[in-house]
Amino acid sequence: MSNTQTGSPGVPEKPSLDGLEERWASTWEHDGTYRFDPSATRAEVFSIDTPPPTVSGSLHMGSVFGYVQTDAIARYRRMRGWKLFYPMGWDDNGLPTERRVQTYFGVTCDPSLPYDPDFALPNEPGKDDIPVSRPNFIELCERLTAEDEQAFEELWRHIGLSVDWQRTYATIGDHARRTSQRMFLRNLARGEAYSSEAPTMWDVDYQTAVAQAEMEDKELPGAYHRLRFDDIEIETTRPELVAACVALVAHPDDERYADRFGMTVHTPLFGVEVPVLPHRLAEPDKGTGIAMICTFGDVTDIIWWRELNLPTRSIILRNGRIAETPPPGVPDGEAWRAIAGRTVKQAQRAMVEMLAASGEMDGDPRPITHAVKFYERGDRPLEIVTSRQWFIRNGGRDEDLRRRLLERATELDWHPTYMKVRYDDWVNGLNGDWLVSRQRFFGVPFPIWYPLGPEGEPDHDSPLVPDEGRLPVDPTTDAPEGYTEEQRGKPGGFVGDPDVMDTWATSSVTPQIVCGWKEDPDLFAATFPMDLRPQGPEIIRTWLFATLLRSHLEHDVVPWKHTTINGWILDPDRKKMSKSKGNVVTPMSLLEEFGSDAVRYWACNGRPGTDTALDTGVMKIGRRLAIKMLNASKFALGRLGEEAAPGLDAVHDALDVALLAELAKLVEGATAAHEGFDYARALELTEGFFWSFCDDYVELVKTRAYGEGSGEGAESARATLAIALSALQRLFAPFLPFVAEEVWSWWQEGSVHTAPWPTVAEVGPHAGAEPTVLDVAAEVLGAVRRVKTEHKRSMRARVATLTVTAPRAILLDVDAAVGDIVDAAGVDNFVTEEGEALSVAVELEED
RNA sequence: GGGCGCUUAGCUCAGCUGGUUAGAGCGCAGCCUUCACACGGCUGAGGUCGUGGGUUCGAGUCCCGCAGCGCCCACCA
Repeated sequence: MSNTQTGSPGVPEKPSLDGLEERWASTWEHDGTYRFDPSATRAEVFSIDTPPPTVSGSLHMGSVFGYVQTDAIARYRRMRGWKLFYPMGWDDNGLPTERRVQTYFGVTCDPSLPYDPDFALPNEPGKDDIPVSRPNFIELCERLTAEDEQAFEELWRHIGLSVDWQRTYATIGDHARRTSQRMFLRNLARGEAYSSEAPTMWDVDYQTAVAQAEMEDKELPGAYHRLRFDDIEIETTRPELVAACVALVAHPDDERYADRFGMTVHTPLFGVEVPVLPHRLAEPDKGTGIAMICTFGDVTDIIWWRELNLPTRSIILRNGRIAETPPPGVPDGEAWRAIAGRTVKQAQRAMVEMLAASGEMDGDPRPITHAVKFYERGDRPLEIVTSRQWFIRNGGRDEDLRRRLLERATELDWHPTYMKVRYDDWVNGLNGDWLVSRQRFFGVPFPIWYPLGPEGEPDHDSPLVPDEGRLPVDPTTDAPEGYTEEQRGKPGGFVGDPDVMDTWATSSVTPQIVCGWKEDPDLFAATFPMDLRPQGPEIIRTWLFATLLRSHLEHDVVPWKHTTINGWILDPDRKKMSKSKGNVVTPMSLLEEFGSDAVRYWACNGRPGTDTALDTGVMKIGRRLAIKMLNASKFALGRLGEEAAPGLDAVHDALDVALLAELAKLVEGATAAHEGFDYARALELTEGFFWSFCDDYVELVKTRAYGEGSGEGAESARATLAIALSALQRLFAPFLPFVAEEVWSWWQEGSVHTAPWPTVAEVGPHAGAEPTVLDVAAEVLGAVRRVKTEHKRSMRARVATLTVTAPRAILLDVDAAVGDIVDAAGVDNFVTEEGEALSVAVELEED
């Protein structure tokens, strides 16, 4: 900085927060303040695995909250001397983007089409969607998301994230696709990934398989129907599945059915003979204690079907309708015709009518409310259909792997620690391997082809894989090695795997993407395993777990040292904050209203892991704090004069020593808090010190420091002010980076954000001093103020006589600061008396 | 059904390993045009720390039960 040309401190006449964001953001970018040093070694680096925000729509305050907290951590570490590796990604891969692109451009993805390098959108949107190949579709996705990503980056810069903006990535970009496919191929080669034809949860609207992590329960009204299978009555909420029934099951110890095990009964309406079987998962106190097993009504059905080796009678198609033709063994009679081709709901109605008419339903359906599984974005309950899918082993079916993944998580430092329970709960609750294939278009394709037999039938057991050097590939438009495009779909040729990976299958390799795994060995060695994974609590089961899993499988290591789990933003509408009159609270509007530092102050007040209300009141306080920084710095620096402030050697006065002792405690406390990732505590401590510094210390010494007098007293005060100010500006820098940089620039070289973090050693031998002089002086000053206020007098009113009564020890402290007290309080005649407790008598002069 | 977190002044929240009269800010009331700051300063009034027990010389702070709120997990016939 060269704003000190005149030799005097560059303190502006009227300091202001206006425009600080633009000015300093561009200076930081220009100077490369936050650029990663590629020559850094692992021991010097602090690397952060930043969550890539979803690029659809706009960022909301919840994101701002978490990212700012992480930035405060990053800034602290940088000042402590770490070389920060702090990249930023954009999650533009997945269903939300896919849907936006479809409607925005009026296209649909048809993976069977070849890539058209000359594809151009028509000028006028047509009536029907234009079918495009998957590579063309991805190009459109990238085109649309590029704009959003720019807007996101601007917002992040505006709020002062100290990210290295030369290191950004997109989860749909070549680099991320390559990394994701490479990792998958390695999982495949080691047998950790496999494909299998199996019943899986299926969304009938999106027509894709869904993983356990993407499901959520919804409470729905339903009804118990009591149905008769010969003389045995069962209860079911899904009478439409009677045609899919393959057995009845009761608990092995249930005496009511003990003599029926091994025998058969007939299904109502269809008369299909099904066995009665024992299984430990049947619960005697549910319904009549005996359940109908269908292929497939719920997850338990799958377990029973698998463990009891039952036949398959699937009746629900992928579009959510009942099949036209009945499954094997089910007669194509009147009952079947009544449900064939119907939706699940229609079929249920028809079944209930028929069952009531035939007398095979006992009584009316009894309405209940029960939890039903949904895809988290879906509108209708998930069905279970059988299809070929890709899986990655995650411990869901393997006790040993599960145990090792639980152990891995103990190698990670969780902040706060109790969040780890969510991980443990999740891993312990896994009921199957991770289903990673999706029957969608926009995403990372599986780098897999299948050879076709003489009849054109695909051989799923001998997939063709590309050389890693070819990645990324799209098997719907690229041909496997040894084949030509002409052989696609021909007998003896090949066919590409049509599916794409689950979005988490790519997100789970963010450490490998950013650290340059297999592409930049030096970078990888310097940054991986990473130091910090910050993220939200709701994605512990997805992002955190999946990332840990893949690092475990590939590198046999936990991917980070620490994880910080941020809290949740409480919607102010749910609280009774008045409904804003049509004003949508976007991050930018709040940033413009209060300033970035103020919004950051609010975010940094949220304790790690603690839910926090969106509270503009807190932002106001942050703004006030930032303004106070400007004014206090201006005051302290503006009077330091032409020459540089005196140094530590000049500090003699007891009051000054006391302040530095207090400062040492602050530095110690704030540093310890930061080390424990408790940025909020560090901020609280710093803020508390700062206000009493302004209100008491500065008031007490202003006459001595800047008055007519000079000499040792003045030197001591000026030295103390300079030392404290320098430390405070740095202590605030992680939280209020703009105003801190501004005030720092008035008198220091370089950026405050690369300045060394304050240390106790900076206050020298005063660190251990007793700070009581300051406390006593502040108390006496406060007492005088109280009297002036009570008498409705100005703070400038003179005090004719000030009498301080106190025990001897305290009087010594008073004496040590008497000059400052007299000046600050405006005292003409000062008297001390020895007494029991500290008391102050004030005699004001007449007006 | 299991688990985690929260419950402290009207509001938003601090209170670390238990220790003298429980803290901050906002809001509220009053005062001060003060020479860094009216986008301000000073002063003040507000709390039986959700509830019932227990441990202890002493509990907001530890233990047990209960309730309310929020979240996570669960094979939900």
